[in-house]
Amino acid sequence: MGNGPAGEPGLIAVIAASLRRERERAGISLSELAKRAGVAKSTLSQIESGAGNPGVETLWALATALGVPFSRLVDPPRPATRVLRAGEGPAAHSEVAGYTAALLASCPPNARRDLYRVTARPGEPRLSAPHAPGTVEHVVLASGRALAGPAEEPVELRPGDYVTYPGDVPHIFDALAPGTSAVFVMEHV
Amino acid sequence: MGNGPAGEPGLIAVIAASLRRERERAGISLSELAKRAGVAKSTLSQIESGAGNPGVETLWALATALGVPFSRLVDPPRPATRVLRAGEGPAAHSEVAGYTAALLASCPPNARRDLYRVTARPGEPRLSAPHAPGTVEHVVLASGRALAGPAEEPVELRPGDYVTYPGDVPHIFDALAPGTSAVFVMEHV
DNA sequence: GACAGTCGTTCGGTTTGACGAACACTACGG
DNA sequence: CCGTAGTGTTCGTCAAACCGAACGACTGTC
Repeated sequence: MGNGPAGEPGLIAVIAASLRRERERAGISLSELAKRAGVAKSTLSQIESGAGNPGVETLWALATALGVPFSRLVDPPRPATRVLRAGEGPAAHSEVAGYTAALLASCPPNARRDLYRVTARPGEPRLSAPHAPGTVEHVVLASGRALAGPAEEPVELRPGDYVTYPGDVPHIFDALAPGTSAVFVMEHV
Repeated sequence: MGNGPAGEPGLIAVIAASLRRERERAGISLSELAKRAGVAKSTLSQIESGAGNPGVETLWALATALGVPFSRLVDPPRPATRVLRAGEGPAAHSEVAGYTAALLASCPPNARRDLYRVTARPGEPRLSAPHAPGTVEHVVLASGRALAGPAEEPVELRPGDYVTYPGDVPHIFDALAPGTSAVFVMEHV
């Protein structure tokens, strides 16, 4: 097991810690959580003490009973402050005829979302092919005017407008005014 | 098991489908994936056929061997198109002396992030108390000028600028010009 | 056509996770 | 002082996850 990067803190230990932390944050007892999740409290006790390799259904039951997503139990995050000026675009700079997409925050290993800043000139509608199923896109128009959304039924946006739509269908972003810019959030959840 | 909403498609079935889909998307055979992940191919075969309740370590090994996050295997999302006009603010409308925060996309059960649109007037710096550990905030300035980031070392933003910082420390958003607006992404990952 | 290679599935055996019951411990009342 | 209700722990049993090996099907090569 463990073909991940060296120096792993141990998957089971992480789950154990996360589980206990989330449970205490929810303010419920071990017995109570066990009852709500429908698992034996002995099982829960062992998991929280870092023993063994629980089954997914067990963990799933615990996660949903706690009201937290699955991933919350398996990976603890550690971010830092980062600034990106309007001109800069460190990675995945996509430029196609007046259309610029700068990747602001790529998927930090286990968070399935990308954050883009997009600027576009009018007259060059950008049609994107469908992404993988389960992808969601969010758009907030910062300035200008644009037509965005599913190619079948796009929506006209004005500054401050917001639209979200499934990313697994063809979708469009068409600037209607000069100086159009938007913020994209693309979730692969 | 299954205290979730009625009409579940079955957790195991979801995992089975996701696993097979991801594997085929990666273009590798069952045997190959089994070897890479260090699990018996018989085990993998059974999991993909929807039998039983695999252990987390097994699934983790498979997920990392596939290069996908854990959550990608357990929850298939199903979104819809939604529009929110600049004036509207359907929920969690926070208004404090010229500071307006409209919740655009709240955490859809299993995605740990909130999407806000924020407008602010100068002279009313907004200081936020630390959130839960593991929280990250992203800010993209849409218009105006603002001072944002950790209270200890805020950053001056101009339109299009982007900054991200940990949300578990005190942080600030101070508009420096009239008509300042920004897009907030707050992750609880 | 026989062989080697790969595919994915199925079959016993060992390991181990999940369960229920009993356990020690603490706190609150009668 | 003892009963009751709560906490989280440990023990013994049973079911099942995981493994290795053997299997049939299918492909290409000499």
